[in-house]
Order: sequence, then C-alpha cells, then structure tokens
Amino acid sequence: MRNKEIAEIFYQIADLLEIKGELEFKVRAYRRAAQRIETLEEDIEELCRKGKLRSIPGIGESIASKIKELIETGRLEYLEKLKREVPEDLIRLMDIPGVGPKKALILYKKLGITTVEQLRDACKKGRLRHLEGFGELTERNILRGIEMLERSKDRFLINVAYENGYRLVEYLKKNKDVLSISIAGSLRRMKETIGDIDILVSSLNPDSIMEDFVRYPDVKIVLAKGSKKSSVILRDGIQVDVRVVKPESFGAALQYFTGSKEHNIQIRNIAMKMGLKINEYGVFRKDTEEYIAGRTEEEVYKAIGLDYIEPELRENRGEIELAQRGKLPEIVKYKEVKGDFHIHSTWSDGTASIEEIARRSQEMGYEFVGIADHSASLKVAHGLSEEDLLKKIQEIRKLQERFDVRIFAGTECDIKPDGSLDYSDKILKELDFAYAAIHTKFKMDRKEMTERIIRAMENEYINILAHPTARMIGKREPIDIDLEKIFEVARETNTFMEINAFPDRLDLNDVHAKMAKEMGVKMAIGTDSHALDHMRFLRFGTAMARRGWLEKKDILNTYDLREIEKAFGR
DNA sequence: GCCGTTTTCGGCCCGACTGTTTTCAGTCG
Repeated sequence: MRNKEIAEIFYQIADLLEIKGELEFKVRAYRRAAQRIETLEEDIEELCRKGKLRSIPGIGESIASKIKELIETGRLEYLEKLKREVPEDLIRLMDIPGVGPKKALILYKKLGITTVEQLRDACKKGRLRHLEGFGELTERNILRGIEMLERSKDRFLINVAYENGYRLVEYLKKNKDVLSISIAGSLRRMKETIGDIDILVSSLNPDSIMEDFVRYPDVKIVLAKGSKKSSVILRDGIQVDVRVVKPESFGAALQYFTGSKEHNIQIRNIAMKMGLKINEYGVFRKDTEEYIAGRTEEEVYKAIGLDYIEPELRENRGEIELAQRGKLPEIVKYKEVKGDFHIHSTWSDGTASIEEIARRSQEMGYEFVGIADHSASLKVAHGLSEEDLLKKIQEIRKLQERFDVRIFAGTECDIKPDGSLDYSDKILKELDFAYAAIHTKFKMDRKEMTERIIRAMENEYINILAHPTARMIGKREPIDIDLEKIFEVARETNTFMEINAFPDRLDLNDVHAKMAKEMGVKMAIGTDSHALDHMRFLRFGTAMARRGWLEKKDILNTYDLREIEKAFGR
C-alpha cells in the first residue's frame, strides 16, 4: 500500500471519529498521523518491515499497529467498525462549506440525510429550518455551499491566484488608511495551487479598508464583512479574505496567516517552551501577558531564537531546526534568475516571432533567452523539419547582431517511444543547446519509461530534460518513472532537470526539486511560453526552486553566459 | 491518540465570524 492510500484511510478515520463526537484531540492525532504519512519521503511499507513505524513523530503504539494491520491484511477492522456506526458518506457532507461534524450528524440523525444530493433536496424543501441550530439562512448558505463545492472542486492554479491577489493589493493600496499590506497564506508561500487568497493590512481605520474591499469591482459575492475580517468571492470564483490589524501586530499576523499550519504549530510549540505565547497579535510573555514583539516577522522569529525564514520554506520540512542553528540555505532570489530557456516561437506552435521574444526579453532585463521549438515528429505542434531548423538557426544568428540579449538557438526534441531522438546528432550539434521531452505515449510501464528517458539523456547533445514527470495539474497524472534513477543518470551525464514554470505543469515540483538537489543534480528553469504573455511565468518556476530549497549555484539560469555556454558543451 | 528539560498524567494553537441564540455553539483557517 502506498503512503498516500494509508494517509487517506487515517484522514477518513479522523472524519468519522469527529462526526461520532470523539475527543477532539484524538481526531487531531489521527489527522496529524495521516499528514505525516502523506508527506513521508520513505516508503511506509519499508519502515513497517524494519519495525520503525514508531520513529515517525505522531505515530504511537495504536496507530502503528493499525498501519501494520493495513499493510499485512489490506484492511482495518477498526475502520470497518467505525463505518458500521457512522455512514461513510457523511464525510462528504463535511466538504460543504458551513457543514461540519456537528451539523452532519444532526442531518443524519433527524432527517436521515447521508448524501450531498439528499441535502440539496432537503434544503430546497425547507426541511432544515425546523432543526435546532438551523434556520432559513442556514438552508440558503448550505445550498450556496453545495454550489460552490461543485464549481470549485479544484484548487486554483497559481497564476490565477497571483494575478487576482496582486491586482487587489494594488487597488487597496490606493486607500490612504493602509499603513502596510501584504499577501499572506499559501499564495505568499507560492504553493503550486491555491485554495483562496489571504491579504493582510495594517491600519488604524479598518472600516475604511473593508468598505473599499467589498466595493472592489471584481467582487461577485460578499461572504462576510467585519472590521477584522471580511471575505468575498471574485468573478474568477476565487475567495479572498482580507484581515486588518494594528501596526504593532502586523508582523505577527503576517507570520500567522502565511502559515503553513504545520510550520506555525511548530513555532508555537517552541514559544510555549520558552514561556512565550504567539498569536496573530504578537509575541507575549505567558505569565504577564507582556508584549514582546510583533511589528515585523523578523522580530517574531527573533523573539523565539530563530533566523528569518522565507515564506516559501515554511512547510515544516526541517526549516525550523535549521533556523534555530543559523543554518538555513540561502535560497535563490527571484532577481538572480537572469533568463528563460524554454520559449516557443512562431516557427512551431508559439504566437510570437523570435524577434518579438528577443525584444521582450530585453525589456524584462534578461541576459539570455532560449528558443526551444518542437521537433519534426510532433505534428500537432508544427514541429520543425531538420531543414527548417537550420533556417531558424540562421535567423537567430542574424537577429543576434541587433540584440544585446543573448539568444540561444535550441529545440525541444521529442523522445520517441524507444528512447531515440527526433533529430540526428548532426543537427543537434548545430544548436546552442537541446531539450529532450516526452510528448507521446505517456502510459508506458515504469521500467520501460525510465529506460526511454535515460537513453535520451545519454545523448551528448541533450542538455536539459523538459518537464520530467509530464504531469498536468488537474488534467494528467505524472508518467510512471523512477526519478531517483533518472537523477543519478542526470548527475553522471551533466543533464539539467527542467523546472517547467508553466502554471499547470510546475514540473519538477518543489518536492522533486529538493530531492534532485540533494542528489547533486542541477536544474534549469523554463516557462514553456507559447506567447509573450507567458514569459512572466518564470517567477513560478523560481518559486518552485525556492520551495525546493535550491540555491543560486543549483540553477543554470543564474550562471554567467560563459558558464552557461560551457555547460552546454558545444 | 500522542508525548515528555515542568509532566507517564494532563495537556494538546487559538481567535474571528456567523447564525442562532439571548450568551453561545459551530465552523473555519
């Protein structure tokens, strides 16, 4: 059984226990264990065999024996028993915003409701309003919640959240009562997908901020409006929460609302052991309630003896321990990424000419730009014949005379099912660099697919493996490959792994990038732009690199031109 | 259910908003 499957089962147990009204901390213990398992790097079956389950924090005697039972028998009597007591379907009701364990249980006990459909029907017929703790408004809210759930099943891609978030920040900044303002939450941490947007403001006049916020032209529905917190849904369907705090609490609140939750729990534990208390208003002495810090985040971290931790690192993946010892990595800065390797032009399926791309690159302050169009066999994307590729190289050489930005002539060469390449060595050699990429036959078995990719990487003219797992967020599962093996070969052959910055790819992702770095593999960021407008996605690739703890030296895009040319080895 | 530099028992992060109440439970993050 995979880690994720086992984690799912413990999440399920937590939900069922919660509906049953079990002790809150027991529920939390199961959730914590599930989360640990989900984010575990080692294979849980392996740990189980070695009898090391108990070494996972949050897993004690009881949960360890349940894991063992699951792995050995494929089922869990405890879960079966729970399901006999509480209908499994009730869990789904808790997905509806506004319905928690208590309401779910009442709905089941009083009206026999177990499914979302039944609940929708009961709301429409006005059957909920007579229940204790429910009213007509509750019915309407639940109906709206169901609608929203169905509409927003998927989280939002980072670019959607990023653009909406920063546009709104610019709008709010015009209010003269805004003293400081920042994005918080998962968007500030630059997670690959975003549930909702959090914005934090410091002001002495919160009502003025909230008035402006709910009047923002893109607001579709106002969900809540108070002087400390308000929530709306924007036209794009994404929810935005704005919170207003006093200036002396801004840093503490920013730290609190940036999360992640797991990171903050750790932070609070450290504070607790020091006799301190951290909440969104500041750091306080536990006994006297004396205010110690809170105006800036730096202050908050310093108060508990930690170096400042960049938002992208705040996932409780070991950053706190390193911050305590002053050993945090110096992660790559956004401005250190000096160009983009992966841009499609009108020669294949891009919408901009090479000249336009070069001009835009210069405007963006790039030192280099890589043009990487599709290869011949990818007919749907107008892949270039070898003949046309030579013409394209000529065009680039000519354009180069008129531009300061270095234009690298490249390709995104298809890897055929047998691992051979779409272009001959003779023509690959003429280019400045070459990507290899999988665009066909995604469903090969693990061994075959891994060998296919390795064979391509072993070609001396291939420099970068494009979007290594080929996943598309919300659309396509990653291909089945042995990443560890691929990273080993990458290190041996000096092949760079791409961090594809296109918002629905983000491939390698943060976890894979971290793993690659730890194995000594270098990476290259590319946007996979098919239009000039896509070129600003570069930031999302850098974000994945930062989330993967990558430093400047790990990323080809930060090298000097000489070093890049040397790395390409032509 | 888990855990331990104050604890093998008694804590476990904690506050805001909503809708229902008429002082608070439920939900959320």
